[in-house]
Parts: sequence; C-alpha cells; structure tokens
Amino acid sequence: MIKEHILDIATSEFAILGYSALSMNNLAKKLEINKATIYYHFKDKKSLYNEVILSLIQLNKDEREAIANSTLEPKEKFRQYIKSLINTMGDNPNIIPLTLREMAGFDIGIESNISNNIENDIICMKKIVLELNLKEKYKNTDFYQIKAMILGTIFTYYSMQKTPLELKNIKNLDKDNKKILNYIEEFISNILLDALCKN
Amino acid sequence: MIKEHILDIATSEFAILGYSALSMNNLAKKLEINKATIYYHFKDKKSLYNEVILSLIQLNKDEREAIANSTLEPKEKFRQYIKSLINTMGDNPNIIPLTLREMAGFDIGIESNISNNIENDIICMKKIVLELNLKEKYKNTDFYQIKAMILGTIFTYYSMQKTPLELKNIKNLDKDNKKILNYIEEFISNILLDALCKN
DNA sequence: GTCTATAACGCGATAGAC
DNA sequence: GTCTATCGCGTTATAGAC
Repeated sequence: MIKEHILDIATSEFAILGYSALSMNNLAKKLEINKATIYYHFKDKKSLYNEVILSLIQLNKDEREAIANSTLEPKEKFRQYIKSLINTMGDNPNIIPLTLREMAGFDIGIESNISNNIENDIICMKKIVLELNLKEKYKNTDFYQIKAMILGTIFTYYSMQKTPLELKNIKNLDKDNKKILNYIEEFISNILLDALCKN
Repeated sequence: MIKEHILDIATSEFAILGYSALSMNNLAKKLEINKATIYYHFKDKKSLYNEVILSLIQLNKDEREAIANSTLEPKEKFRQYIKSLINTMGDNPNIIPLTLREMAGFDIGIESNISNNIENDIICMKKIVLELNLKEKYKNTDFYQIKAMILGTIFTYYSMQKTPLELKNIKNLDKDNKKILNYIEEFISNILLDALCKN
C-alpha cells in the first residue's frame, strides 16, 4: 500500500527530475513521510529506481503480442500495434522522460532483462511487418530502424509539445497527453505503411 | 584557450553524466586543474552548462539554409538536408545525449533563443519539403511531425547502437558514430521520400 | 590566473526510540 | 512500521595567498 504509493510518486519524480537530481529528502517531503520510512521499504536509492523502471518495462506487451497473433488484416494489424504502444504511453506518460534519460545515459539503468524485453518486442513487430506487402527494397530492413522510427517520433513529438517554449506553427494540442499521442500515432502509421508497402 | 578546454571537457562530461551527476569536483579532476580555476572562468555550474548548450545549438544551420536555397533537384535537396543534420551530429555526437536529456526535462535548460533556432530550422525544412511532389494527404502536414520523425529516429537508433546491452539481430556497426549515423540517414531519407512523394 | 583551505549546506544512509 | 537524530561525506562556491 504505502510501498506502492512511494513507487508511484518516485516514478513521476524520477521522470521529472532524473535519477541524480531527485534527492531522498525531497522525495520524502513530497510523500509527506519520513525519509527513513522509504529506507524501510527500499534498500537504497538505486534499487528504488530499479523497481520504478521494472514496473514500467513490461507494460502491455501481452496486448501487443495478441495483436500480432490475431487475424486482422495486415495493415490494420500494424495500426493496432502502434495504437497499443501509444495507449500504453498515454496511460503511463512517465515512460517517456524515463526512457529518454535512459537513452541519454546508454547504460545507467538496469542490469537485468531489458534486452529481452526490447528483443521480444522487435520480434513481435517483425512478425507484423513481414505480413505486409513490402516493397522489394524494404524486405531486408533492420527492424531496429523501424522500431527506432516509431519510438523516436513519439518521444520527440511529445517533448516538442510538452516544452514550455512556445513553438510557432506547431499544432496546438493543449499539452493534453492523449491528444498529442493520438495525433502522432496516425502520422507514424501513415508514413510507415505508405513507405513500406506496395501500391 | 583554457576556457575552451574547460568547455570541451564539460560538454562531453555533461553529455555522459547529465547536469546533476557531474560534479564540479570531478570535472576539475578530469581537467587536471583546480576547481577554483573553473569558477574563475565561469560564474557557476549553471552558466557553464548554458554555455555548453549554446555552443552546440547553432551548429551548421548556415549549411542547411544554403542547401534549402540551392538549385538541387527537390528529392536530392531533401537528402542533402538530412545528410547535413547527420554530419553535424557525427562531428559533435555529444549533441545527442544532451538533447535527449533536455527533451526529458522539457524545460531544465535554456531560457534564451532555443525556440528561434528550432523554428528557423523547421522553416528551412518546410521550404525543402514543399518543393517535393507531395501526395495530397500530406500537403497540410504539421512540419514538426516530420522534424520529430527525423530527429527521433536518429537519436533512438543511435542510442540502441550505443547501449552496452547486446541486442540480437541489430546490425553490428561497431559502435562507430559515423557508420551508425550514415546507416540511419539513408533509411530516414528513403522512408520519408517514399511516403510523402507521388509515384 | 591558478592555487590552498575552508565555509555552509545537502546528500545517502542508519541507529535506535517508540 | 514510522519516527528523531545523527554520521560521514560530497556538494557548490568563495576568500585569500601566490
């Protein structure tokens, strides 16, 4: 109960500030509990952070695998896959800054089975992409490139929308997470399907 | 001279560790000079960081504007624009983690004329894209989406390649910056041109 | 311009009372 | 299971000698 609460607040605070900039003192203040209470529930700062990351990393992968194994029409399957990714982030927007920080650090984070999770998701996406009626030139594409394009576009457009800098001529989506993500979802699906598929 | 040297090392250390995790003590140690010497040249840590960001932000924008104003064939112009972005990052790879961290923080960084720089680059890209023989459906695209796709793909693929996690089936590019960037450059240009243009 | 020494404070973490 | 009090150390930053 309280442990989940700590994990919750720690997740958003790590997302906002990053690992180093969030102090255990300030986290305790935010939680309105004593710092020592955090240390009763978590061994140290690093393992609190690891639990934060691990709780986010497997989110909704079953849903995406179900889509891959469904009998939907191939292009629709691809669109649903993107939609599932987007919905996961819409429900858990802290994923985005946390992932960006991990990408910047290259290694900082997690020992364990991150690579498995990435690889499984690539395999899942690969299955979906290979059902598409691919143009000859894209038949041997490195699937990590496609994955990078999907995730990178989401992260970057999201952060452009969330910046306090006022960007002229950017579509105004009221900084509303779901609006932003649904808007970019359609763009990504369209571009990738139009580029990769015949006709 | 020494100030440039401090700025140089600070750039790569901030890129590796992030703002909070890099201490002035460790920076001085890395530079093999006394910490007080850094404070002689820079008012405080924050303004050192700001100078780091500002020194990177305007890199090669003239080159991209020259491309936009050239008489190249439209698709080739687009490819050259991407190539210029990529070369800038290849020559200054610290841009990538630094930008990722700024994206994660949304605001942390810089007061000043970041938005101007982003907007100018969007205008520059817009000019190039509008010369393409665009499909009807992409004629009113939000250009920030295209920009997000270009930058996001670069950043994300780069960080996948640079991670110490061993990713199966990812093309092995020896963690060589230029190899990685040239490889993703071609993919981005192909996908976007194939998706956006008629025929 | 570069150094030594140090101030003032916040950090992660823990011992021990309740 | 939560608290107070504290330890030892690292932090940003500066005063003052050279």
